[in-house]
Amino acid sequence: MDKTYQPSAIETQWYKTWEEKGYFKPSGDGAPYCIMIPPPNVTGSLHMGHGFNNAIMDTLVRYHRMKGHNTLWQVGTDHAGIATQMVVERQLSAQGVSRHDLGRENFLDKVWEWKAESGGNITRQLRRLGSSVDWSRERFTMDPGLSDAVQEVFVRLYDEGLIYRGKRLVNWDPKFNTAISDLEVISEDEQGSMWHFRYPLEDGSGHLVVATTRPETMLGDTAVAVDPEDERYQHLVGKNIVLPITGRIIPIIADEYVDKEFGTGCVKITPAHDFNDYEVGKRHNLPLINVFDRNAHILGEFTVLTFDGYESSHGEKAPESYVGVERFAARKQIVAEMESLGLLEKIEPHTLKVPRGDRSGDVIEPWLTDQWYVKTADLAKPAIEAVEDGRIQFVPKQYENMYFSWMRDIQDWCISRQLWWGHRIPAWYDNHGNVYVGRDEAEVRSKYSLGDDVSLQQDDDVLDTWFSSALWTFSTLGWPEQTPELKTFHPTDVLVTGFDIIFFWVARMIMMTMHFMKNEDGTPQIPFKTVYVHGLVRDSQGQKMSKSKGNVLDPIDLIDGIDLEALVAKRTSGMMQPQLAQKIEKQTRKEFADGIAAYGTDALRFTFCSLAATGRDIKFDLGRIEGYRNFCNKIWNATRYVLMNCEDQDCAQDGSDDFELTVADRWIISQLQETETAVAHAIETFRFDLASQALYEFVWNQYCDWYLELSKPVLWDESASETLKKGTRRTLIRVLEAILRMAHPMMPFITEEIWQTIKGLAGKSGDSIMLQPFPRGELGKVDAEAVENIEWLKHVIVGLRNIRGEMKIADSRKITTLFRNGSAADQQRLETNRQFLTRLANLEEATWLEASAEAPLSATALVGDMEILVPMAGLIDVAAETARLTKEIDKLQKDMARVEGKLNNPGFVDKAPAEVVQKEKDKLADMSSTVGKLEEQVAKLAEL
RNA sequence: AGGACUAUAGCUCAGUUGGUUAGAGCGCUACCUUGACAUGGUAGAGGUCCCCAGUUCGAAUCUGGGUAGUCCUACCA
Repeated sequence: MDKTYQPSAIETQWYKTWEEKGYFKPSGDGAPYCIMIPPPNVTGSLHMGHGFNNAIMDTLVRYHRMKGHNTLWQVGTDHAGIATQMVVERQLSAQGVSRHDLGRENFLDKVWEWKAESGGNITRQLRRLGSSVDWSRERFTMDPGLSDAVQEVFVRLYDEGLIYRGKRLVNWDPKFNTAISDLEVISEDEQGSMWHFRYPLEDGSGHLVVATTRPETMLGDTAVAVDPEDERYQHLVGKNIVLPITGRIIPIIADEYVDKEFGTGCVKITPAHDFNDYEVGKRHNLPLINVFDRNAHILGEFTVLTFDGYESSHGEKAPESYVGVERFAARKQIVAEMESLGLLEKIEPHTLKVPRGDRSGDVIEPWLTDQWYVKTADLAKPAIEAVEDGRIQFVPKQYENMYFSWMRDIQDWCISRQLWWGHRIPAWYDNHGNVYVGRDEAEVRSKYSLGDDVSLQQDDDVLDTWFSSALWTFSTLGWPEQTPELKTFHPTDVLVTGFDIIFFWVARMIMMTMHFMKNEDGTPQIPFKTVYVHGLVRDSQGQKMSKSKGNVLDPIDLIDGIDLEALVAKRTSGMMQPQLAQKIEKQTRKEFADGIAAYGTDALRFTFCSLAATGRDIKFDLGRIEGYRNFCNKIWNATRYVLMNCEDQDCAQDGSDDFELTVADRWIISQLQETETAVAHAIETFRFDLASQALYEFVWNQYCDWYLELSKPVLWDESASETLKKGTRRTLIRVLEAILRMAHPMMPFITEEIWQTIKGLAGKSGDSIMLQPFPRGELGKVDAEAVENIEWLKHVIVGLRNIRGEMKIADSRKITTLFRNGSAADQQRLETNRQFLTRLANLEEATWLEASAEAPLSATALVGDMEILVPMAGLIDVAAETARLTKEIDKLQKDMARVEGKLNNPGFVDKAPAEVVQKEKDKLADMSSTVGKLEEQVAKLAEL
């Protein structure tokens, strides 16, 4: 083995082997265990959030596979409607071609081509992360099977009255020309203006002043509203306004929606272009006047509708100079015209929330269109109950509140999108606008008894990508077919996801699954039993990672490393806002002056696990991953030591029992049991941070720091018996092998690599560590006596090291040690551990003194009552030793004062449990005796 | 505006049902290339557990109130 750990040399080859041998597939034996991957965008690439998410899922999956479960990690991708169509359209536009030039079919061919070209990216990255997904079952939301499921669900929901088509005000993205759902709209504070306009009264008796942030919508105003309680305006209610520019006569109405304290107390009402105004308009039966086309340019002729069946009438023309004008140009023009008419009262700066499309970044326009909706109220009810009664549990629990608050106030879900890339809506229209829903045109004709003379046309729109994602747990398992996989793996066990898609995905998945999947007794089947919600991965400053901030890290770059120039180039290329490039470059050069080292997948995954405390975001710090890369190196080098001492030697793995265990062997075996128990418990309770910590502590601070050192006096001692040496080799190799299995779910590659090297020595013969059983800690094997012994030994050694450190005695210099005043047990322990002690503390000799014996002037350490004396002859600086002891006495006295205070408090002695009181008493006695001994020693030093 | 979460060492974070002498890693200081490992070893420094009040014999931990930050939901033209 190389002297240092080189992750790049071992990782990819093992993944290939595992995959080729089919180890990722369900074994077919044992209790089923299933995790569904949150499908990433097929044409996208993985970011740190995916890395985090996958580290957790793979840890769970590998753990359960090793526990003998019939384990399936279902993998796949989604088609990401808007995002993907956007990319392809952008590529086309670079060649001066629009999708309309190509036509629907040709355009879709282009998208499929793009998918074929870029789709491998994601799957390649998943492999680099070591994710043990079953590739043979990979699914894509637009596969025929999944598309059938989507169609089936749509038709059934329609037939049950749970899907309907309607004209509504929707969030319209003028850039992509499609409706989007509420969730896809991001509203953030932006600086804008509040324009105050004078609206003249029809009777010429004056005017009202209305305030607006969106002057361009005034062309569609159909009323001015005031608070019914507002004395200033009460007398005007019922009168009319002459709307400037258009000349339209509109009423002044009273409505509680208006807040008389805000602005002027008068609100222009534009029911076709504002969600609140829409509601006001509905209450007062106002007309809806739509002034925009699909690109948010002013129409030549407005569409005028009524709330009564949305009957529309024609004839309302736009003022000529506005026809075809883009909305923000129209805004300027209106403000200018109002000003020239003397109707602009004032302009105030104003901060407002501007709704933008999360993909396009364009300002979203409330726009009146025909769309398809899922009626969610009935679907939400059982989905809420499933979480209320604990059939589905969120980890951490507080996310249940987030879920409830959204579900209990859920809005109908707009599922149609005016895109081409996606599942086309299975609805057909005749020439009279009647709608027919079915699996295909033939079915529609027979279902609705339509003759061949009726011409039918399919709806042009597609479904929201999340509509297909909502079916993910069962569609990927073959539904609507009743497949064996569906029967075996559904409901799935755990869903691992970020909180940001609880509404988008988790909630909708619960609703859809419970509606369509039923248990044998007809009760709804849940999609998963546990939802593990993890935090966001942020940069080292705690900032959200985003392309525009230029602070994104690619998990692959942490694995392979990247030099500074390449990182800068990566972060500043293809930017939406190129003006930020310079700033990003500067910041990147500062933070990553030496680029990023290659840390390897195992270190990355272990880092994610170590930071995965429940319910909090993680700040990703290079220091952490470096530390865990070093941890890998530690394991690597511990292995080299073990091999050096065990290779070609009898390690008692042939079933022989002619070996003997030292107290150190029995101690490390005890510690191993406890660690195995702790790691398994931590994984099962989703505390990956605790699992990684327990492992790290055991491997580094127990096995490497102590046990390997304790093995040396045995293995390197010419006079030690062969049976003891054999027992030590056996322990060395067996504990190492258990460590590897215990670490494997979190660090798959290094553990496999080493395991393959040492499995023979450890008496194992499997093909892969990933198919070996996860270690089961047996607390009954804990040898309390051995543990006490080694703890005693550690204390003695630490005491001696402390003296060496403070007295500046080089480790290489042998010292003589005297022991005094201990118990019989101490004496016994000294004999048991003499060999270990002599070597580890580099002692000349260790002698037991009679209690009454006079000791030479010494430096002292205490372990319990036992004194450890290091004679000073020429070694020790009296002043330094006095200072050292005084410091310790001070510290102890401070603690004693506190404990004494406690014990002198009658309240404590009377009310606290007896065992707690006794503990304090013992503590005080110990400290007091220690202080006594130390003071004695100080006095002795002072005599000189 | 409503709600959730967070606040512990210079930094990143643990701290399980109140019983602590408050821990880890990184960083820092000093020393050390000894035969697994300098991606290392040994020793050390470093904390008003955000603030205030309360409950309790006892609070980092529970309650109330504040402060700061993060996020979600709803938004007033």
